Amino acid sequence: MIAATELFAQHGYHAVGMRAIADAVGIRGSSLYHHFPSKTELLYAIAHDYNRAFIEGQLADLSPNPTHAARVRKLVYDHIIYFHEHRLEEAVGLRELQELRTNAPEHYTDIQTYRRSYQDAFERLIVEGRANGEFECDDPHLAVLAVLGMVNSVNDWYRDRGRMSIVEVADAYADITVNRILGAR
Amino acid sequence: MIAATELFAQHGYHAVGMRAIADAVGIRGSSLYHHFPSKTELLYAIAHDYNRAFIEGQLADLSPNPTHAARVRKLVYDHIIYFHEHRLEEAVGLRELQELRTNAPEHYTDIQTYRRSYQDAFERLIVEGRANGEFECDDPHLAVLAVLGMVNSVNDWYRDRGRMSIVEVADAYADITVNRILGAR
DNA sequence: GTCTATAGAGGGATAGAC
DNA sequence: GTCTATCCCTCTATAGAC
Repeated sequence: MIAATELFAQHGYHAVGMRAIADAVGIRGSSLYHHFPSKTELLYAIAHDYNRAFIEGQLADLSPNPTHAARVRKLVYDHIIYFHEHRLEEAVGLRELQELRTNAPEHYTDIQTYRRSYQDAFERLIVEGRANGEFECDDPHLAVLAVLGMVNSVNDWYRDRGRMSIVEVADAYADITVNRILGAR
Repeated sequence: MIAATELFAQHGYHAVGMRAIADAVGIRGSSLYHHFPSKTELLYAIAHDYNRAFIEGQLADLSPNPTHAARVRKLVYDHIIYFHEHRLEEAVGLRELQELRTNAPEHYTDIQTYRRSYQDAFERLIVEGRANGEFECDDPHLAVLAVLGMVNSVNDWYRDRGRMSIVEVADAYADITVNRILGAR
């Protein structure tokens, strides 16, 4: 499954055949069907496991962080670090969702439910922080979408040999989110 | 080429065969090779034309806008509107770049040059605006990446039947960019 | 500019032996 | 759990007639 993730991430789902995946693990193509009933189910296994692990991690107890600003900061920071560490799974789990939508709608909605629960939790945090006066922000729903678009795009441009470390990027984006977009006082 | 754009956008480059494209225009698969030497070149034609048109439009004379804040605002606003109006081309021109990178590196760098020139022009605008005291922003380079990630993601979630019109979204995002992320005074 | 016909490779998936 | 063998289909691309 790790081999398939790498190949899908690099070349795209449709560009990679079952034989190529099998070659990467040193078995024959037909042997793969002992582990996964179809290529679509293999994709689903990758996308599901990844999204589940990420979102359950992110939605774990945030209460150790005293303020809503600290909670949002941690969410954004961890989000960027996790996405970086799991670049390949993320590339597959996000980019190939359209494939599941077409060929396995029930699996698609399953994964969308995870992602939606994350977005909703994030939005509640902003709504509450605004209510208690921590944030100053016109539209929490739009703010969440703006922040998620921003953090999700890091993997598209970040390179390990660049000017900043991923930790510096995560810190800076957490700053922008809390102090700028959410207008923390 | 319009038919191919639609199909690529909907199903992905590799999921669409030359026969499917030909069917959509009412000819035979082989006849397509009279217009394009290969499937890769067809993809390149779509991606190139789209990126060129978008970026040349965006980099056109911004001087009618008196301040740097007004120029950035117009850039973000027009970006979102254009992306929305050309959703399909954008989905192909952005998502299938990896395909060109693998199978036609010279075409890939060609398109990256366009995109890079846009990003650089955007960054210069922020650097100048910061120098003349309009903006207050720690890291212009990171700010551009944050803004582009934010605006590029609108097509992923925006739906015509949603709460806001695309014009309202473009306005709100231009606000967030100029007043929040760039800290316009 | 479109057609028919076809080459040559590779796609996903199954049957049944070991 | 992996193998060989194989089915049937689709893929990109070319040749050459009209």
